[in-house]
Amino acid sequence: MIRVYNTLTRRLEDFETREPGKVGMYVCGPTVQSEPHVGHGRGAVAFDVIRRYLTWRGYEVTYVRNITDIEDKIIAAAAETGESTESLAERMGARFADAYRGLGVLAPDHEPKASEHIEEIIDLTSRLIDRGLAYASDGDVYFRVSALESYGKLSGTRPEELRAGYRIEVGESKIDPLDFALWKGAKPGEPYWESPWGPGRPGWHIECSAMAGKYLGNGFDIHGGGSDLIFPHHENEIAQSEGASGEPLARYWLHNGMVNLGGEKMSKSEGRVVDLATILSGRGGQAMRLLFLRAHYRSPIEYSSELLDDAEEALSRLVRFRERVAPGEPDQAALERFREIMDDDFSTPEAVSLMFDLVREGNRIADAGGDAASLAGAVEEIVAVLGIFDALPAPDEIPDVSAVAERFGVTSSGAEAIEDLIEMRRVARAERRFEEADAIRTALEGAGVQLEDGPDGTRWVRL
RNA sequence: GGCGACGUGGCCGAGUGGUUAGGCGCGGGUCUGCAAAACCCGUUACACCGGUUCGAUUCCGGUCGUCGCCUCCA
Repeated sequence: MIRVYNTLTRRLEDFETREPGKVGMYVCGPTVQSEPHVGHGRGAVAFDVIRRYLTWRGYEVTYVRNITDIEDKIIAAAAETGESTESLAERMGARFADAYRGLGVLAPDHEPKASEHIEEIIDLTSRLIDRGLAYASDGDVYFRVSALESYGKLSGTRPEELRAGYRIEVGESKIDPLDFALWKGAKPGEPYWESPWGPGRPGWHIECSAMAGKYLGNGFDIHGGGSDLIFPHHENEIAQSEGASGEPLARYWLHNGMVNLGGEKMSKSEGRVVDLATILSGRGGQAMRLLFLRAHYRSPIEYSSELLDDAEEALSRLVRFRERVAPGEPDQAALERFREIMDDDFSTPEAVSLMFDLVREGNRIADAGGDAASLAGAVEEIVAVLGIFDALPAPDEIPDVSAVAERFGVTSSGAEAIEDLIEMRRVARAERRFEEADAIRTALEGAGVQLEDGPDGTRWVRL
């Protein structure tokens, strides 16, 4: 039995799906206003692993991740660069797609865009007005928070407490400061769609309610997102969807922890971000993905270049083991253990721990000349569920060894020069001229090439 | 101020009422001509103060500290 932590109840609960064997999953995707950063990657990887695991457990998973491509922030950002909101959203959407691919995040089954669901949004808004849960005012439409008794159930906030100190934006025509916009009337120069309330655009939260409803219906299984979305975004989503349908929106609410930089949340608005593109192009996505997986998805994690170095070293152990031992039929006891671990709220840190236990045991057996194929098989299966090697590998630039080649009179260049130097060293060793052999090796190390002598000859790796 | 999370060994980071997390780093060893890789051993901790208990890092209470949400945010 899978157990998941549900933000709604703040407890671990048995995972029972709406329909046997099927999982409907909606994860809040990004507002495509600026470059994706490490925090976006963390969330995407967290839910990607959950999806992969549920699939591995035999569920038929329908995975929906939206793109919010029309929103105040996008309008503001587009105004700054002088491009249209469509152009900016498309450009940033592509950047997100690249980042997800680099991290090995599988494509969702549906990736709906807010701008392509205006009709559904208008329908939902109309329904809320009909039910007395929303009102039009001056070209805007607001959700009437006071009309929904259950408001606050996800975030554990009480409306009367929220009202104190709440601020109303200039130009808003709310009745209650807690009311939030379902539809915003367009100001001059802003992009708009026609609606029963005049030209305008959707509010921030409504698109998720509309699209989740369209692709997954009521009471689907998992709704995910970053913990910073619990309030107000998810609270408002619940208000909209449940207000309109009278049924629960989702059964389990899962939230990933934030990524910290220097102890504090990585945040665009604070200017404290590390762009994913920089990391992916420079160091690949595999170590980054492993770094995410080493902590539980709900815990906050720290990001730093040093921690990524650390993860790269760990990754290297794994890579070497996979190169060393060919996988066979997976060890069933190991997979059973993996299942127990992941059933417990997707405890990837323990899964990673198990994986390295298997690597060590496999190496031990291989050192002794035994057959570690079943352990390698288990590692392979775990690695696939964790998706580590679906992420981009580190770029394999060939270190520049021209100075070393010149010193030892090798005329070739690039990888060939390294091979020639290795051959030169092999001859020297065979003739027991160890000083010369070691000189070649030391020189190569200085150029970033590590030599490893094995039973099948010498291989090299980047330092 | 309200709500919530958390304080673990040099660093990151799991977990448990009494018995080895794991990774990285560091020290020693095996192997090797010497290295590297791999393996073995060591570095062995749970913020502080009370309480419950035969026994608490693990449960309860308090103190201190850190962080998140309450405004856009994965």
